[in-house]
Amino acid sequence: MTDTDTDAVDCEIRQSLDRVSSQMRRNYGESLRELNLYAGQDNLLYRLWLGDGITQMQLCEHLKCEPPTVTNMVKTLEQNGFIYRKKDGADARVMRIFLTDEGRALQQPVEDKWRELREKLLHGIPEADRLVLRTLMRHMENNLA
Amino acid sequence: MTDTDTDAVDCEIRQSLDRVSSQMRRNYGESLRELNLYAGQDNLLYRLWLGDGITQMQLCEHLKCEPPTVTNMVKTLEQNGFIYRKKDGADARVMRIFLTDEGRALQQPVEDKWRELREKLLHGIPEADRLVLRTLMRHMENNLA
DNA sequence: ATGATAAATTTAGCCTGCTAAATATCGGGA
DNA sequence: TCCCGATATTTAGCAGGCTAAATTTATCAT
Repeated sequence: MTDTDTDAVDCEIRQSLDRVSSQMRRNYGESLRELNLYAGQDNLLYRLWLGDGITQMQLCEHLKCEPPTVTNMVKTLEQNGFIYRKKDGADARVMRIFLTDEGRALQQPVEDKWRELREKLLHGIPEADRLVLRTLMRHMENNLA
Repeated sequence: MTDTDTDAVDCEIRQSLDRVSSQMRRNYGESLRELNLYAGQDNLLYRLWLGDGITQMQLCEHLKCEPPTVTNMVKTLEQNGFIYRKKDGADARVMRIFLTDEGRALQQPVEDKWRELREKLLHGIPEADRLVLRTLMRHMENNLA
C-alpha cells in the first residue's frame, strides 16, 4: 500500500467520524426533545443518576467541558425542573447539584433513547466487528486524551 | 457471548463515539482558532475550495445543516473577510458565495491542521485496522443517513 | 491577624446548531 | 394578468460550547 492510499484512508476516517458525530447529535438531539431535553444534557443527568449531590467542578470533569458551560446547563436544567442547586455547608464557594423527582424519572426514557440510537448506529454490524470497533474507539479516545 | 455482554459493548461504543467526537471538536476547534476560524467553518470553506460561487442551499446540503445555520456562518465568515456574497443574476432569491483571497489562503493551513488531527487520532493503529475502521465508519454513517 | 494566592462559580460575549415564523422572489395555472 | 404554492433566505430566540475577566470564598504563609 502506498503512502497516498494510507493518507486517503486516514482522511476518510476523520471525515466520516465528523459526519457520524454531527449526524448522531442531530438525530438524538431531536429525539431527546420529546423529553424536553437538549443534546448534552443527558450526559449531565447521567452523572447525577450515578449519584447526585456533586459539585459543578465534578460535573465539569465528567463532561470534559469548561465551568461556564456547566453553569449554563445547570441553570437551564434547574429552570426546567430536573435538578436543584444547594450551597455546600462547609465551603460556601461550591454548589451541590441534586436531582428532582422529574430528573430521576427521565432515566428510563433517556436510556431507551440511547438503546434506540445504538441499535440504529450498529445495525448490520456483526458481533465480532463490534468488539474490534470498541477496541479502536478506545484507542482513539486515549490518543485524544 | 451473552446478550448482556453484547449490550455492554454497544453501550461503550456509543459512549466512546460521543467522547471522541466532542474531544475532537474541542481539540481542533482550539487549533483552528489560531487561524481565526471556529469549528465547523472549516467544512464550509472546504466545500468552497472544491469550487465556489455555489448557493447557500448547496452549502446546507453539503454541511447537512439547516438554512439559518448557513446564514449565520456565512455572515460571520463574511465579516471576517474569508468569503463574500453576491446576488444571483437569474434568480434574485439566491445568494452565491465566493472565496476571498484570504479564504483561499486558509486551505493549506487548515489541511495541515486536519493532518495533525488525524495523525493524533490514529496514532498507533496499524494499517490493517484502519481499513477495518474505515469500513465500520462508513457502515455507521449509512445507518444514520 | 493580615495579606496574597488559589479555587469555584458567574457574567459577558462570541460561535455553531436548532426551530418557528417572516420575507422575498419565482413559476405555473385559471 | 393575477393569484397561489413552492423555493431561498433571513429574523428571532433558544441551547450547548468556548474564552476572558469578574466575583466570592478559602487557605496558607508571614
